[in-house]
Amino acid sequence: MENETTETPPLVLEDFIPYRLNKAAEAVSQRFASIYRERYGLTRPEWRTLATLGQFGVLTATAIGAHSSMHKTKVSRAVFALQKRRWLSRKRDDMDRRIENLELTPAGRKAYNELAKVAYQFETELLSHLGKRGENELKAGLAALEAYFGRT
Amino acid sequence: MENETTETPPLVLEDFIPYRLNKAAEAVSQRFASIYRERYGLTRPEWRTLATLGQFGVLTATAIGAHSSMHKTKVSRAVFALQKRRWLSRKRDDMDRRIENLELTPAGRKAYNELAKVAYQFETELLSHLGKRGENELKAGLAALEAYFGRT
DNA sequence: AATAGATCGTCACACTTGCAACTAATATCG
DNA sequence: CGATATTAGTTGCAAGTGTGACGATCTATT
Repeated sequence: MENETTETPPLVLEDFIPYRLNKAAEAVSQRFASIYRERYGLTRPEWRTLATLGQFGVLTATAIGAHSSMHKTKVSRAVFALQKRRWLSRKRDDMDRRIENLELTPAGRKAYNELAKVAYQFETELLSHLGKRGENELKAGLAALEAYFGRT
Repeated sequence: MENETTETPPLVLEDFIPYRLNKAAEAVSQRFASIYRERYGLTRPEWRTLATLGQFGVLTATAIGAHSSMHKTKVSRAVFALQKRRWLSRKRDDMDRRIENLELTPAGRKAYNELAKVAYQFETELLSHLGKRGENELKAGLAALEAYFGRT
């Protein structure tokens, strides 16, 4: 049985997955961003750069961008800002002198350690409100998306 | 048993929910945005405004912003752009002359109907790659997040 | 060894965004 | 009624962003 008319059904945004995904991500991001913004005056690209370096140790700007999906100019500016703060040191590579090896300074690592702890707390708090069931579903749903994008 | 050192464990970004949520949302958004950008030259705020009006019929700019979590200046500019395209008409409210009642023109509705159809196809295609299981988990996970944010 | 092509990071530029201030209109309260 | 506060929507400005071009360096081809 077909509909009488062939009108396109209106799109219901509250049910539309890309829209829901975005709203949820933005809501989470903003709450978390307000923490490192208020506490350290960090921007989002700066936090991401700090976190990526904190996790991996020594990286090039390109590698940071690749891992965290940031445009290279964004990384470049974040690196500059973190260097100005003396949280990060750059060192030309001897083998390939186009490359800069980036690394957190002790001060940078200290800030990173603090923020990493705060990040864990934030995540734990967030997940605790979803219930064990909701948490598992969210993680599984994200994993499914990641698996798809990973092979695309 | 405690760890020997009390070092904060480094944050593993690939496991960090806010980060994963953001990357997934951005990946989905960019793919979808490239469709309406290439096909109509629409920006993201313009598409959101079009979609919200398409779904609800007549709305004020403030209502659009509230529903789609957009800053009022963003809405204001998107409305202006859509009006310039003759996809949208504004009409001062007689009861409250601060308010503008916004509505899609026939041309705007036509574009909306086309885009709504494309949006459904996009969503269907996306979900088909997650498997029925992944789809359900994703939806349930989002619902859990929405329930939490809804009551916050 | 020389040329062409790719890669790394930066910069100038135009565009987008959010904040604060603004105008116009309505609502609230003494 | 009148003063003040609030709301709707726009705009100026400063900050953030991506694009494209660039110099410097490395790689590949001959």
